[in-house]
Amino acid sequence: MNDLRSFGFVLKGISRLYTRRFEERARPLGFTLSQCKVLVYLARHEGVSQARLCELTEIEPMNLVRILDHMESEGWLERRADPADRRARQLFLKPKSTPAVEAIWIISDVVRDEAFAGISLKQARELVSLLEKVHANVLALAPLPVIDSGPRASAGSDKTSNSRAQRARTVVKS
Amino acid sequence: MNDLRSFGFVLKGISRLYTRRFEERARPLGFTLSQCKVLVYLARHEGVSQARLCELTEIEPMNLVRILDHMESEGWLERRADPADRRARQLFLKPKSTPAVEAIWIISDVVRDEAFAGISLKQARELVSLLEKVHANVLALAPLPVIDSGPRASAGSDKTSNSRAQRARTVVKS
DNA sequence: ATAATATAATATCGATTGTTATTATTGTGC
DNA sequence: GCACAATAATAACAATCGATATTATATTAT
Repeated sequence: MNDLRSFGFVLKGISRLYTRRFEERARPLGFTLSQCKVLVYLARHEGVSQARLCELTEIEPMNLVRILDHMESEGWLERRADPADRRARQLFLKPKSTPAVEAIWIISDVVRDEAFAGISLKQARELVSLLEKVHANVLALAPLPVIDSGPRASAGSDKTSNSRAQRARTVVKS
Repeated sequence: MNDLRSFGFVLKGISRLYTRRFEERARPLGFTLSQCKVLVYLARHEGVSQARLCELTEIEPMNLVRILDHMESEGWLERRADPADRRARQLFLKPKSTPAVEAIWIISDVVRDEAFAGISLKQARELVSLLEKVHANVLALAPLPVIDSGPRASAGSDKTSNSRAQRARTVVKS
């Protein structure tokens, strides 16, 4: 109804519906959207570490571990020891994944076509371009320090309690 | 990198980052984005049933129940019996919520300004307008029937096993 | 009026996601 | 070369979300 104010609410709603549709179409493959994302990025960057793949996909490390556990157990990819760093694992797709990645791109196209019905190519490009700008903006935002206002109305001078807040989310370096 | 192909991945990523930022800013209020959405819609439609609020907010019924449980227990709103329908509950905000709703709109504006940095008002309107079109499109999509392909490659003539698939998601009537 | 069906709200369960902590290894300052 | 901080991966736990089932009430068809 209103113009720009409910942008956040709407954005999240679209994302949820879009993801649902994507996963309906990906159901024959048995992948979630996140799994597809991992597969697709991995296809273009084989051999990367999990940490690197986290940066590429913007998936939290713990989240990625679980996705990889699942997909490795089903034989879509494998983790190999990194000879240069014994903490790290190098990620590789198994041959089985090659056609799956193809299929994922096709599904992406189909779902996007459904979602973009009635939108010209020019407008579509404009939309994506603006979203990328928004993406860059929100990505660049430094996390807000957590204000640990206990009960209420103790206007901030609490030097000790915000020590946790300083430990900001790990910043991805270039 | 690529142009339109990764739209779905990017969309979900933006939504997650945007929601995170919103919730960081809403932290002093102690609300999630979903809770804010409920409060805001309720403010404009006091007295509605939960089912109606589900339609308005596009939140699944069970999800809404849980949100309402939580917010009612904290005294933000109340459920009253509907005199005309003993199954239904009418939803009302408590006075305490009035300033909270104001605060939510302010937070919305702040977060949107952060996300829209470097985007002109004209472009912002174009973006929202296109997203609304996408929203309408994905909302209108009928859910795909679930193809219960057991092992593999038994080209469909399985009359019995797809009976569940016919029971499509409840369609919201006008 | 009554049987069958639909609807409103909610419970239950499973999958996913987020948060914080842990372990093993690597890099750094002295 | 050694204490100490940083990093890679993972574990453990809590919160959230989605799908299905359940209960009470209302609506419809006969």
